[in-house]
Amino acid sequence: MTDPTVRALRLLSLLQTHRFWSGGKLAERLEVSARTLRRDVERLRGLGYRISAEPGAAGGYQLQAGSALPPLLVDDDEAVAIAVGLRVAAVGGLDDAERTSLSALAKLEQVLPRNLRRRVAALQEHISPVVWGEHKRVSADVLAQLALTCRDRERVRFHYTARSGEETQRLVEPHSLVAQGPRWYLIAWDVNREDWRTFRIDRLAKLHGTGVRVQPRQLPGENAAEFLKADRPGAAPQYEAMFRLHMDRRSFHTHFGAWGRDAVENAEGVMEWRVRGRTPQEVLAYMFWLPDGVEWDVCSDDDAVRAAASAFRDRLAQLAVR
Amino acid sequence: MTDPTVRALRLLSLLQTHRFWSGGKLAERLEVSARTLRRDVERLRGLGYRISAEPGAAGGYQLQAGSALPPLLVDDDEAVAIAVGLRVAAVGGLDDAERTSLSALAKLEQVLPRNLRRRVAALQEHISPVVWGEHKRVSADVLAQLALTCRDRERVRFHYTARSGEETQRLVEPHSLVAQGPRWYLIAWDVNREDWRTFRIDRLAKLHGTGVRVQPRQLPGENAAEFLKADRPGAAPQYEAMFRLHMDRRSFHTHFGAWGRDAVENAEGVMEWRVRGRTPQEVLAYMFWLPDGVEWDVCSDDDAVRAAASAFRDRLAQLAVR
DNA sequence: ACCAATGCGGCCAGATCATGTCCGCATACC
DNA sequence: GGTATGCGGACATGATCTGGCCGCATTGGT
Repeated sequence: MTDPTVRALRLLSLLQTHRFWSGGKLAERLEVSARTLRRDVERLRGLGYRISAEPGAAGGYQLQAGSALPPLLVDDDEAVAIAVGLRVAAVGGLDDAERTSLSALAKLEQVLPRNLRRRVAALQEHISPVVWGEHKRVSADVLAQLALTCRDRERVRFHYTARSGEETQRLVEPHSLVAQGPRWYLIAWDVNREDWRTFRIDRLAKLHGTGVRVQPRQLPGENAAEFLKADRPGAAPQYEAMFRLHMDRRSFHTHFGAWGRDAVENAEGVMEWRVRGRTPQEVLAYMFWLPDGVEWDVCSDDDAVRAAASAFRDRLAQLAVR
Repeated sequence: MTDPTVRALRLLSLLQTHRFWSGGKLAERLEVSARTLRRDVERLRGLGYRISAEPGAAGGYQLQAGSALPPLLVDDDEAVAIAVGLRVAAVGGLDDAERTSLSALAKLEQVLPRNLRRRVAALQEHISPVVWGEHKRVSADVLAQLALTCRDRERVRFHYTARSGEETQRLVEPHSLVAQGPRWYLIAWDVNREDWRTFRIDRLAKLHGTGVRVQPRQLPGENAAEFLKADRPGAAPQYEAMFRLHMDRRSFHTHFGAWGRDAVENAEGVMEWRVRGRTPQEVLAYMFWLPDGVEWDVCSDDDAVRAAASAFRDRLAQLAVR
């Protein structure tokens, strides 16, 4: 432990895993004298990390929240947990979080050792049914891989099945990923066709990078989301329904928190809550999260939602003791 | 940029955000000569990070997946995304992931600047209804805070509402957090009562740390999970139901992936799938994720599940056009 | 075949930094 | 008051870091 650089990292790591350390302990761990340790702490402070210290018998050093984030030193298990969380966020449709989740994921996956990557993939499969739906599932693997190639402007090859069912092989320069409702799209420059194309990611197979990196290209139009909107109008249909709950405003908000902020109290003790979803089923799924013992009903203008509802009702009517 | 330590961190950061860099660019960014840059790269390699390099006109440096994880250098947005993902995983009940999610979260929250913490809290509220249910929601804030105090053996105070409704004030030394079915428990040494106690986290209020750190205590028994099991037998009731789907084995597995691995094909083209959940509602919620256009029915031995089903059916029968 | 761009690493001289030791001081808890 | 802790000045020694130079190897394009 003779290199100051190594020590700086180790020190940060130690301060991240146990909040309090005495100088003596730290010096021992780092195999340096107490004086040198103080100098190391001083250096980290100079770098912007807020390390507080307390004198006295119960004293010690502590890494505090500062204005800048220190490098995160995580162990294997934690890295797996982070990767899984990010993949759920990216695929599960967490609104705005999607894009940044992907960029963080790209960073992590780039350096994730192979065995950890396997664990992530295994865990990923246990995750919530939120990722299901009518549409084909988007593979988080593919998404993570594409995020990397977009970032690095690396050409990729894949097979693509067009809406017509025709299957073609493509060689493209990825530009960006956009989530549109339940679907993910890749916007890329198609090398053979010499034009911009959008690809639905669930239609794409046998993806692999070519290792060839290219100069970034200028996408026509404002940004990727705008481009997609122009290219695929109406790609994100929305379904909605209205729930009417017999509960007072306070208990409603206690139960639903920020989720229910759109609800209005239409009469004393009756909350009206308009919910939206990507599929009729998803809209109706809200009913499973209503509190027990509360009177409610649901209504909708939308034929698709009502058709789904009556289908569910018929099925439930047949529920039998096994 | 004259300090080698700073440069090492910056270099890692640069290599994490763009996969490829030429030596010249890097040297320019770090404001050192190309020779020094090579030495820096050499040093990082000596530290165990695998940095590959390619000579030639299209050459450059690249950080690869190695056996060890480099320190993660994330920007603000990414940190927020990570924190949100981890909180969802911890609260949403991702089985084994819970404990490690919490430990990673503790690391991150410890150093998360205040403004970012606000963003995390705001986003957290938009997250999936999975966290709802019959039980009171567990606050991810409280959970994260407790994870920190457990790790650091910091005494905390809180108000606790016993099952009887009696409210007491407690001063405890947190030992560990355990997820039991839908609930989270804190296992701690109660300072005033001089004994070990378990607390349901959703019954706990006005939590704040005292800043006092104490020596770790030895928990009687194997580990925290064992202790809880002895202290609160039968804390995790399970509900179950059986879905019968008219689909062939292949399309079933295509649709459900690893989730459906327990299903068996009881006759040609009929899959039987036993699902479990923490509440009757959660069990039934599976029906919303069944593929469109497939015949199915559901059955259950459990009175609670069947009561919930018929309640839903009645409600759906009343669905009206608004 | 040639050229340009890139990475690699040896060598050197001078400047800089890091280290351990010793010291006195301040602070907090018992 | 005693003890454990953190703070930082001074100093001498030795290690290191840096920039500049060199020739070499590899790669890709002209």
